[in-house]
Amino acid sequence: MSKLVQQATEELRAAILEAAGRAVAAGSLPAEPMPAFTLEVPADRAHGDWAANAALVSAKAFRMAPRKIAEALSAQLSLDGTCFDRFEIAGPGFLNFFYSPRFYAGVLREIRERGADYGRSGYGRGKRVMVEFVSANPTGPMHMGNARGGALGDCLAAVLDAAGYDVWREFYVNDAGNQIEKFAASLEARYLQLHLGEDAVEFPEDGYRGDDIRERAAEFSAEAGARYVEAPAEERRRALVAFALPRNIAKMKADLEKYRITYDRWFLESTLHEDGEVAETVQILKDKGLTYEKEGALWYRATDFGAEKDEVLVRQNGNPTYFAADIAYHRNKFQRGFDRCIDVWGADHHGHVARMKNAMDAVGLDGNKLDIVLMQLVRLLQDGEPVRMSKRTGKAIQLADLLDEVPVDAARFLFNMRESGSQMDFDLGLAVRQDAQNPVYYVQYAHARICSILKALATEGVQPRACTEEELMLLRAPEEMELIRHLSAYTGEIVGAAKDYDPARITRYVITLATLFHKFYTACRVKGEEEPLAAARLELCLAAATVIRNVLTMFKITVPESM
RNA sequence: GCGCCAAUAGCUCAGCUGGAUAGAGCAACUGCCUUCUAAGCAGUAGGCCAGGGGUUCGAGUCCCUUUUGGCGCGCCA
Repeated sequence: MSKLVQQATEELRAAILEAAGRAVAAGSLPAEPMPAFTLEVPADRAHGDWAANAALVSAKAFRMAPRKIAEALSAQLSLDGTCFDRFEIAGPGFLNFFYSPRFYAGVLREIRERGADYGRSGYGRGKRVMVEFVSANPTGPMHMGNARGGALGDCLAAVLDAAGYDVWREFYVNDAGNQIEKFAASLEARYLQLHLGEDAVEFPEDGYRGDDIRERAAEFSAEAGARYVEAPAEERRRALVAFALPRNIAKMKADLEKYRITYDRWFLESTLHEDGEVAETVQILKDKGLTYEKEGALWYRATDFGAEKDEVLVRQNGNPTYFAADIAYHRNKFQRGFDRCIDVWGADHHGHVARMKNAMDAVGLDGNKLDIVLMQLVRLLQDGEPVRMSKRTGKAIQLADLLDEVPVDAARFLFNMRESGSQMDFDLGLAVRQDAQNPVYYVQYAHARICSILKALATEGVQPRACTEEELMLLRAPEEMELIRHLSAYTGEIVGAAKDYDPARITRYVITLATLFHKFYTACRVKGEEEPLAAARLELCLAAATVIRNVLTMFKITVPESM
């Protein structure tokens, strides 16, 4: 919460507890401790700015009707020196509190003073948090699911940063293991087909059939010619992978940068194998007696931790599984000193969540410090028809295609409107539209309108100035007060979004902010009003612009001054 | 079969740790620009919160159950 809102709620809580104490002393309430009560923002404006359910939750302990308790409290309640100027008893026994005009003025002053920092807080106490997201397989291009995961992960990281965490963004590159073998075999087949003819070489059953594989093979061929046709398969595959993998990774970096996502680190899975961390991790589990051999493979006793079945760590062929490498990777993360690690995964990996957390406990770390944000996969629609996304069919719409068609502002905003757990349809036809349908324009338009007011006033020689508290207290219109109240909630919204790992909340917050500004704009004029009121309204406009700008900047969306 | 996630207006979705009369945007209909950008605002209409039980002062929210969707249950990642 903003300092002011936090102060306000603390004052309220203290005032209610003091009143309870006095009521006990006066004999109007029994000498029982008051149960924990909550302060909440009522849905209905008429119910005040904050409501306390103290009387309701105390009914049982006090053996009194809630309404009676509320009356006993209200007789002793003093709001002197708080941000509130009145309260009332309502409904079944709620205590409803109303902000004083001084509070509204204080909000605007706080925004003016903190500017670009308004909304940021120390909630996270500087704890180090890693957000690992996208982490797409480097065997092919990124798809629509990565577009959602990218917006979600990047904006989640931004929200955590604003909430006072020390945030690290990481991309885990699966440049080892089975899928790289498949990648190699697919490239090899395409390469040989180029030189020996399509029919002469059979394509692997489970190979990657995307056009990108053909392109990479052709690029390789252009550089290396037919030199590898006769080479040993092992050598040929190694050369193909060494050629194609870095290019794929570079392409992913470029696409993500276009999407305005950059990482603190691209972590290569292969390094875990090369420096022995995977082997070391397997050894730890062995030493703890959590493994056994069966049918030539090494198994991990996941059932000891409540899992349905055990898992293979090392295959019959001696290669560690993805699971073994992933345990090593997460162990590596925690050893780098992160207080908390957040993984953004597609919901199809949900079966892996409990396994992974338990495995952390198994290797002697705290699985509770690992949080997985599951994201429902995006269903892509084209003219109402589902489009199958698959690397194997090669017919998927890729992230790069999306970014060619849809403005980055719109993509980042749209993919961040729904909470991660909800399924999402993305209609390509709709996404490509750049009109009023798109909420990002609605928000940007609010900002552009404010800039327009500033320009119009500047031509008359009027500049914004810092208003006094008395001047700001002239803002008494409902539209003005609604807007200010919403501005005051921004810091708390960020903390809430950080707690819930739900950056979409902030997207919705800023849409509401734009709505409230547009309402204010329609109801109240700035230009042409008497000096003190015009100045106060101008300060309100600046405050709204500041918060819109802070949100959009945080989410890496452009903030136009005119549209 | 077992498990995870979901089900709220015609459509897409909000509804924060249980709170007061369930909200918004599209779509439909009606109004509002000689005055700071109409990419806007105001209004009308639209609901058995999937069904049924339970918990309590109070349930869209928590528990059980049924139904319907999405996904998972590989020596794939």
